[in-house]
Amino acid sequence: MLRQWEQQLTAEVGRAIERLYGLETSVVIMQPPSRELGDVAFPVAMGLARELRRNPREIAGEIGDAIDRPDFVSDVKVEGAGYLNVFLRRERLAAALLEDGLPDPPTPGDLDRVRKVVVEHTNINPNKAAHIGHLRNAVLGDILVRVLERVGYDVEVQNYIDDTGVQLADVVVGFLDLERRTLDEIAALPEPFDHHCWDLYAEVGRWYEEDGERLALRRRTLHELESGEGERAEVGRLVARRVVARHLATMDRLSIGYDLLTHESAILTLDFFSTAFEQLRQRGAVALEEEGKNAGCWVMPLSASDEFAGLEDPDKVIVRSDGTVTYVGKDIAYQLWKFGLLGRDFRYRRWEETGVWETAAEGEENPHGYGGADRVVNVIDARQSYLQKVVRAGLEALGHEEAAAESVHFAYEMVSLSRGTARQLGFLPEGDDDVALEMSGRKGIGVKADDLLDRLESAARDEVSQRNPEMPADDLDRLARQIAVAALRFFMAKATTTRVIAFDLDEALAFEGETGPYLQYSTVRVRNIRRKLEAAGFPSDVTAERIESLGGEAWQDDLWDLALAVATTPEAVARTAESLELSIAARHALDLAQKFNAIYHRHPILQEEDEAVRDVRLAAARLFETGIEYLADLLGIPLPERM
RNA sequence: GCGCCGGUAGCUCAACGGAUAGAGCAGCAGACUUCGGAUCUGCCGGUUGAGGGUUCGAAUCCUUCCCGGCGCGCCA
Repeated sequence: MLRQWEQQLTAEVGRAIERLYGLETSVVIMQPPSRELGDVAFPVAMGLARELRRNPREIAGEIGDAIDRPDFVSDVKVEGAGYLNVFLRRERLAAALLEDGLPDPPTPGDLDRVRKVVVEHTNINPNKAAHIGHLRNAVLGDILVRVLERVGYDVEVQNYIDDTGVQLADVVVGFLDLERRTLDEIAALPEPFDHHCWDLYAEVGRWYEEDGERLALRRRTLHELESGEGERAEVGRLVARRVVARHLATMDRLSIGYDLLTHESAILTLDFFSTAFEQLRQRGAVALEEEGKNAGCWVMPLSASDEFAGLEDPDKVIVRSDGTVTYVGKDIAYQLWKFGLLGRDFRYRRWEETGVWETAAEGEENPHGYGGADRVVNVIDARQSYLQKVVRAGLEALGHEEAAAESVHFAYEMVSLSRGTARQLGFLPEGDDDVALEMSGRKGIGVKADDLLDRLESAARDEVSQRNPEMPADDLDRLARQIAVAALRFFMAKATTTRVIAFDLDEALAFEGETGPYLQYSTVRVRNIRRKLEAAGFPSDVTAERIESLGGEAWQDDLWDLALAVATTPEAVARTAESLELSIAARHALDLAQKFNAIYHRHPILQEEDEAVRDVRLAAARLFETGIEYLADLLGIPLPERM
């Protein structure tokens, strides 16, 4: 509704300008800073002033007089330096929103061309517990998936498991050579298995440092992992299995799930790489280096592309001189498969314990049409931009220009630990080292995802039980979980993706201000009001007819401001999807909640005796509920009935 | 050296090229007979890193610098 109105007004203004001055102008539409000034603003007169050599306010006035005023407009005014401001019929928009709810967000312009989008996220090495950096990845990835689905794409979520990599090899070495455990003993280790691995991984790092000779064990293990044969490979499979199961459980606490787990081991076993490599070789995109420092390697020259200008070494090694394949090589093959361009497919099986489908060397043929994307979005931290560029260059070299163009790197910045938190957890010695501390799985520095969630839940439980001493334990637990999820998800979502987060425990555990629980609390308030109305025998809802009949005057500026903000929610979601800046949606939700909370104090409903006033206030509250539900669903934030 | 990201209130961060640069936290002062104080109201706090340019209009675009983070492996 609002969108149509805005489009109609924009067209009217454009036509008026053409009639008056014979000029074709692109008409920019925006929102005035406050409702007193209007609901929709056109700053077009300022631009015309120079061309027409006239006062912008005069021009704006002429345009205002010249436009055909649609019936949803209540007034048109010139404000400020020459803004043409339009006031809408408040009761009309409010009634429409009450009647129909919020519309779907406008669909993206490329939806005819791009239907299926594969989103890859989480991608945690299966050798240790997930930490908060991984949580940023998974939460952003999950919200991205929800947003893309909401605007109309067909989205498939993949979680890549590097089960043949160095990191896993190191933990295998830790179990077999450092702790000297047998396969059965490892299998019998109690949960949380991934937490045990967390410490072991750090320990192995130190153990290598004590004696460099021990690195030979890593090489040997890595080799066995890649070949898939021998005791080390078997231990590797067990460890990866158990750790991934734990990661899935951790993510499940946040309602984050996956359509498909893709295993690197399957990529190796099923010759994905050699297939891709053969294509690269035939296109002349890779060449065997005869001399120089890359002698004996197959390299992909990158010097042709401007993107790589200025590199010290404009070539990327794809196959090492010992014949093993680098990460990029495998990733090019995987990316080709995602687009359905490889000419090969995985086999698939369902992992019964978790219910998730995964790739495998043996199993069913593609049961759900996995892969074959029109666009691929890889949620990977910004440090890997260069690698992602190389993957794109690989697709280009194979002549897949469109796939290269549709290969999107969703780059977010890393999470470090704030000074205070690093010191609090004993990672920073006393002193005024005033830099935030980078997390390091290798050194065991970081905050485990589970530990953070536990702390959040326990803090939430304390808070809730204090307020609701009579609440049964089951309800208490469920609520604490919901609050913890909201706190964490909002914390990750509100930050601009291109900013480094200095994670601070106290800040994350705070439930006041710009937080997920704040959103929940404001929603609970509306729901309480409705419950109380019902208990008092009043209707807990208002009809659109009633609101329309009360007229626009009934909507005071602050009530109306909230209603208008709710009405712009679908556009905010569309902007979120288009820009891939997820904080837009999070901040819009916050904006709604802040507006509602302010109104809550100024405009009581239950005690209000004037029925008309009460109904408008109730309508505003209902609209807020509509808007916050719309956004909470996208952010994955549960909205409890009480808290 | 080259590339990417950041520099805005004491701290953490917002602001589609537009109106008086806004929030949260911290600090201070308050909120009736309270739809639940996880809230709200007010105060304090700014040369938007610096200079030049483009524009009717710049935190935002261009440019030259300065500072910080991260990349530029036969690691992933």
